[in-house]
Amino acid sequence: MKQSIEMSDEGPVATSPRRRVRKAEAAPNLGVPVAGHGIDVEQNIYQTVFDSVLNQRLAPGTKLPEPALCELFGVSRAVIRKVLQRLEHDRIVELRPNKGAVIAAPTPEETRQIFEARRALEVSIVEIAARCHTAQDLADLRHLLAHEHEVTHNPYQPTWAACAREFHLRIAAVAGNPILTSYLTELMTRCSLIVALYQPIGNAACEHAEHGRIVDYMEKGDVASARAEMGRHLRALEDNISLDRSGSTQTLAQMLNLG
Amino acid sequence: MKQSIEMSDEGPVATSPRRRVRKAEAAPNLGVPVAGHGIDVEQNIYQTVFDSVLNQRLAPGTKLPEPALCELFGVSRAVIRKVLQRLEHDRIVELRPNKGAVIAAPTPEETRQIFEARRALEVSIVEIAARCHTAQDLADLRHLLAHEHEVTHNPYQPTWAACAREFHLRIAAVAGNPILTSYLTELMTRCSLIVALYQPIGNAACEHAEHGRIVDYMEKGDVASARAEMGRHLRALEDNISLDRSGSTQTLAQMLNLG
DNA sequence: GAAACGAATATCGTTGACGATTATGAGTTG
DNA sequence: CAACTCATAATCGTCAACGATATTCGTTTC
Repeated sequence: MKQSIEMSDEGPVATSPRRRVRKAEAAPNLGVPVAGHGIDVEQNIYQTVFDSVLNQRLAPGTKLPEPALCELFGVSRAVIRKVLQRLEHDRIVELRPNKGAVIAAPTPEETRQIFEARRALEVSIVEIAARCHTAQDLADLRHLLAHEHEVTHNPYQPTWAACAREFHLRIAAVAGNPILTSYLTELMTRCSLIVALYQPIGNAACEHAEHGRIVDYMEKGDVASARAEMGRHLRALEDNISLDRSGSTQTLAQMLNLG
Repeated sequence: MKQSIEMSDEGPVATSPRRRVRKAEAAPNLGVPVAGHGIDVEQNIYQTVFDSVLNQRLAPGTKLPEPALCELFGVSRAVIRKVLQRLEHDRIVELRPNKGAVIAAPTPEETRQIFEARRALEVSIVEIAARCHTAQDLADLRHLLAHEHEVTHNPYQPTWAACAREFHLRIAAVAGNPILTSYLTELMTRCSLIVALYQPIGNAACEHAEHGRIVDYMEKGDVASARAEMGRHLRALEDNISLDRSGSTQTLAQMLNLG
């Protein structure tokens, strides 16, 4: 997670527009194994699964068989296994030895830990950001807030979820520490997993007003209040999570938004 | 990094005692490829490299050719590549496409970010620990402090480095959040890399007195002072890093403490 | 004598196949 | 009819080999 994540609600990123995936015929490769461009393909697959989880097309617990992914993306198992390993390290999937990969399903205890870790991290991030922000940073944040206000009450949940996510990531960008940003990105993705698990209708909203207050405190240079407001904000978010479950009968290809 | 790291200054963990690694004859495997026990082997290799980096037998910039590791550990390249990928994600090695793997060498800017991230994290960790510690936790920390006092001024740097490391990890354990602990573990390893880079003689000591004060504040329940002391402590540690370089002419096998 | 060119070597990326392990379903029996 | 057993299928872990790429070293030329 070196660079910021681009949100796209329309499935795979930068796939050839006329691509038609069919069994055992996907990505013919012309017989020549082109080496060296593997990173793009790998990043593509990773991003597709990542976005699908973020947009809740891939529910926690969904199995991800390697042969199925091979045919869907037209690559060999080695590539798939590499991507799955990255996804496991980012806690997006769980790799059970000899039993295959599934989308991670955080337990209630893990949920508590994830939110606690996120509070610990993001409170420090907003403190750094409150100390070192520029006028341009504040303008950008205000712009995001306006956009956020527009999509409030949008019936399509992933849109404003992406919007809220972008706000938090932007604050991390203001703080200017890519390490902290990568940790936050990982934790926010796991929060999305939790929302997918426990919020079928998807209404664990970031309160818009709280976001606004955070920027206000940052602008006033009130570091302590910015910290406190972020802490309250994240605690309220955690409290909004109720506990129930949902299922789905879509195919893997549909959930990945392919073909 | 699911569980806490055990420090061992004596090289590879749990290798067969009578094992004699020789070229093209290592780990005969009896012709049958035993599958399923791969996780142990994989963890073994990871831990060996990890410890070697921690103990500064593997200097930053050292190349890790896949064929060499295959012969040293008697496994196929697939296993080595999997371990190298994990090490890359933990920022211990850097994987350059088509150019091989090297032990990561943080730049000065990355160094600043690593220390900032560690301060941000560990200040929150000590706050949580100061709120939720038990009497047993304090006793354990005091015990570590005593051991730390014993090995102070020990000429063998890795011993007290491991000791100081254990102290910080124990505080994270008291806080009881494995996610924060894993992040801290990663950052402390990267700090070890930095020490290996910029401190040839290895004297970036954790001040023993500061550790003691942190425990004192925790015991008194003075959360704010514990936070502040940890922040000062880590800032002092960063300030102790000066900038010079060292090299080594050991073989890879020697640095890994094998054969 | 130094720099540029080219061949040889070393190393990496990818693939396909083989054996091992787990899940599934048919068949049998109490 | 339910529960158990066994055979079949699906999936995973590992390996060896092939082509591609980067590095190195010897040779040539100015």
